[in-house]
Amino acid sequence: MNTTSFNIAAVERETGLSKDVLRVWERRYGFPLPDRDHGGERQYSADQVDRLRLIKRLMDRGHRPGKLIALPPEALAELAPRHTPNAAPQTPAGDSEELERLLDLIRQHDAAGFTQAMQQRIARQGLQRFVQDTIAPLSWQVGQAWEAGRIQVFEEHLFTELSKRLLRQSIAALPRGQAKPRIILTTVPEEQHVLGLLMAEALFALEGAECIPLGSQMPLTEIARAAQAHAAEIVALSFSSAFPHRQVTPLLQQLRALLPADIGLWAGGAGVQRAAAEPGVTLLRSLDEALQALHTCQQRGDSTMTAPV
Amino acid sequence: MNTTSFNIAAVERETGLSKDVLRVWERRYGFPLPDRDHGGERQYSADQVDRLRLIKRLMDRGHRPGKLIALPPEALAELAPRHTPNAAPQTPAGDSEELERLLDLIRQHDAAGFTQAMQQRIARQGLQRFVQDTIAPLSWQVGQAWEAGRIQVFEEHLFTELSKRLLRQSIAALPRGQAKPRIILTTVPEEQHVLGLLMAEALFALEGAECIPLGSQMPLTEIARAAQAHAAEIVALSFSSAFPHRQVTPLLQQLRALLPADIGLWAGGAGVQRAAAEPGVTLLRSLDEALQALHTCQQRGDSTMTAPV
DNA sequence: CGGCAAGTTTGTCTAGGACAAATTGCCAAT
DNA sequence: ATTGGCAATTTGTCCTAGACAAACTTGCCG
Repeated sequence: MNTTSFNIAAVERETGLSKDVLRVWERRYGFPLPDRDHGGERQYSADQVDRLRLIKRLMDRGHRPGKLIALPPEALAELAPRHTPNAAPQTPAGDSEELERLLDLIRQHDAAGFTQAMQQRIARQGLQRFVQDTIAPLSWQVGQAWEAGRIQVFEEHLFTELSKRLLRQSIAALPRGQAKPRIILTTVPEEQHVLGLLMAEALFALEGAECIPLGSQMPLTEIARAAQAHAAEIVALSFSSAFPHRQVTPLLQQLRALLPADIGLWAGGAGVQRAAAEPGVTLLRSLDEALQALHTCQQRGDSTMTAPV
Repeated sequence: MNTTSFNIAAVERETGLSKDVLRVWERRYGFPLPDRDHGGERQYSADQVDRLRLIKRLMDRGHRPGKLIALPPEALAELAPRHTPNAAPQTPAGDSEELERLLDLIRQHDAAGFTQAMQQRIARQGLQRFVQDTIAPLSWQVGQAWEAGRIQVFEEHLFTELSKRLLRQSIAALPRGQAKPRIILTTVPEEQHVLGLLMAEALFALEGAECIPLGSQMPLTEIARAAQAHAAEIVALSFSSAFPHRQVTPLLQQLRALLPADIGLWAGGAGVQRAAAEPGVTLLRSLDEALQALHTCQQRGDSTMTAPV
């Protein structure tokens, strides 16, 4: 087919594994062992990149690199449906077959059909149930399929992009919330996944909260500035499962230190499932918890609540 | 105010300057010279981070780090309105005052007012002129203001997010294009700016092309797979001015090598202004050129055209 | 079976050296 | 006075190899 090779920066781009990690793995585990070009620089093969991508997928799922690398290549594919730590698979009524049909549309690359089918579901279910019973389980299934290698990366991108458009459209159609609290929604740098944030925004907006969407990848200092400039009561962040979980806690601590004490800090998404509770930070481990936190906040008229465990 | 300090990873996040660059600058220029913590690790002050952010801004504008670092801090602020290499400032009719009023709404953090005023302009101008005469010059002005430090980063994020929503809404309202060509729109990893891509998508969709939006940050190998799976005739990429321009050419060459020869590769955005022409890659240095390329492609029924200079 | 201590795994940081690509400066020729 | 080409400088990225702390496992004891 194609015998292009990748330099270390390209591999970092393709797999999400940092250059430091690639070099230290080579030193420790002897894999990957790339060729060297004339100047002594690493040249990775497409095979190595594929295997690294798979390993990264499984690591996001909770596996450890030392074990994975020791495993023979064939065994890797088998590992996919491993323990699902605590993320409840979400059980919508009995229409998991219809969700499967929606996924099939994505697998057939039928963007128009998918969008149309989803729009029908919005009309039928209403926005809240659409978010909780359609988008959430669907994106969970896509994540599963992706980790198992049963779906291509670009198919996942198509699903995400189309779903984001549907959600944004629905949010735009809502009357603009004027009620409290005022919530800033964004993600930290390195975190580009925004679908979870949009789900939260839809739910919050439905409850009348004033949502200020600031896009993704905001430097922490800018988040703090934005919170003060907009006189927000809450800063809501989202972390995906692909986000390096080691960084979540220090990031939240650092942002907490930058924010005035009377501004609440909420963090949700698959990336905080494994995170430990901290003072001043409300962890939202599910959309239900997010709604619950909002209600509590609205009733108290007070944003500096602690996590409801 | 706040005496938080930043480790080298945090500075990379906040400024976009890589760890390697931060270390080599310290060695070469003696700036920044951060404190060290107990373990000997760099701890940057907020002042240093601010100065680095400013330097990065000016570098994206074409200045060179060696000169900038030598300059006294006060002189830096003066440099902003430097030569504007070749990006024509775009001269919409005489309504630059009204554009200024729109920007003021952003500066006052009035999201609702901004969205409403923009929606009026869409209704008044129609989508094509809205893209070319409103969004394009506005985002150019925002970029200018950002580089000059006359606008906060979070204000720029708000503008971008609201504009993206408006564009996506307008695109969704268009009849779905069934005509040729079929165009995949995306960005490479590290490039998260998507507004330019949406502008192009709006224009292409208006001409009846079938646009397949795949979101941002697609690994190159996935772009190639997507192009084949969707039987696309064109792959359109966008590069912002913040994208490291050294990487643009090798990236385009690598993707060109991964793509079948009969699939056209178009690259646009401020990031390609300084790029050199290459065989097999069509550089779109303006929205007009993009439209022109589309027309040529539609007339020929052939996508493998070379750049019209 | 729970909890704590010791051991292992893992990512990120450090230092300074090297090199190639991009840019600039200089000089000659049109 | 501008253009072309060559040399010098600037600049980002890659290299090796060592170190350490946080996170995770394991094993032991109650």
